[in-house]
Amino acid sequence: MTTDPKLPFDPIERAGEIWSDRIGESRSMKLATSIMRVQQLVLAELDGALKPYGITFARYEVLVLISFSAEGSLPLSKIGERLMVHPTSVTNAIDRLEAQGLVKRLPDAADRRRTLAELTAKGKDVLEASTKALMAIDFAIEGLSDKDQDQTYALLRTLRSSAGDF
Amino acid sequence: MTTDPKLPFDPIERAGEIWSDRIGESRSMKLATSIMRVQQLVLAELDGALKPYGITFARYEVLVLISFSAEGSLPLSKIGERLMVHPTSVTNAIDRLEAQGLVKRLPDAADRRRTLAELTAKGKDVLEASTKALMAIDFAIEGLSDKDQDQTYALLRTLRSSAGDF
DNA sequence: TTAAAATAGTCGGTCGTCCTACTAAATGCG
DNA sequence: CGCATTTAGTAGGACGACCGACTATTTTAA
Repeated sequence: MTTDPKLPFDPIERAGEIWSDRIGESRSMKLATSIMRVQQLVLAELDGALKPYGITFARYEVLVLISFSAEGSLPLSKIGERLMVHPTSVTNAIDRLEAQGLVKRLPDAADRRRTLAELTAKGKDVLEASTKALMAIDFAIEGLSDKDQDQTYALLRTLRSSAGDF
Repeated sequence: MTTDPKLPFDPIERAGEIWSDRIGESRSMKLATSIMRVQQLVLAELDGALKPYGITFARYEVLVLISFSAEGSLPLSKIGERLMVHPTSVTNAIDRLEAQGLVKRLPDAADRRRTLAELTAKGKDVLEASTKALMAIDFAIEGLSDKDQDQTYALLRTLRSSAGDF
């Protein structure tokens, strides 16, 4: 006594499809749910690849950002700004990275409101190793051709742009 | 003494760009970070639109799914399967919806392992009102033409498909 | 038919995100 | 100059997602 046999079609086939024949013009909703699903898949892959190194993608991004800085350290506010996350998310990430011994907090003499984050030697090692791991994975995104990836990127960029994201 | 003036270009312009000139062929990483950023934007919009109704998009999806069911109720496992989330996420969502009086848990006589979730009258009201609210928002995704939305959807679908998501 | 395996749901814990509120410090302006 | 405003960071809490572990039930198979 399942529901499906009773209907000419299953109205709730799967996520990203549930709006189809129900809520009026839901093209944008279908796209929205698809975006969320893809994010879920991609993040799971990235986190999975980083798991052996004890970090998540969110924390990996922080490490990358710090390592790219000219002085070798960045104020937390800059990190939040560049990763476009809330200041408290940065505090959280740095807390964890510091507890892991991958990052060190330093006072900023020039502006005593600021705290700088700097990679430790261990942080640099983990960053290097995890970067290699990330490049080695067979990434779902690579199921798209380079051209399709570029096109998707361009479309998302347009979307972000029209949302005032730049 | 900022870092930027010292360099011919800023290597860490923004999220989605931080890989550009650093980590080898990072086309897929750029796309990955862009996907995650767009998800963040889209979800924030949806949650924002639903906030007046006291629910999140995650919980809204659960309401929709239940309302679409032929019997008016669904086992939690079906909900998780269709939304493609972990069983514990469903338990969590139903806990909250039940605490809000929008959903009711029922035992399933046919299979005593199962718990069915059913909308309350209040749940139906909230669903109706919040659906209207969602349709009324000026959605960032609509910054893309219908054609571009369809194209983006098709590309993401290909990606999901190659990730074995269907 | 009975023991093993699969399925359904929950609990406790981790993690990342956001929000509000608060302190300390720097900046701006009358 | 001194007070108001802005900026930087943190604390505490909400929320959603995941995982591992565990119980209860159903299904499978020996």
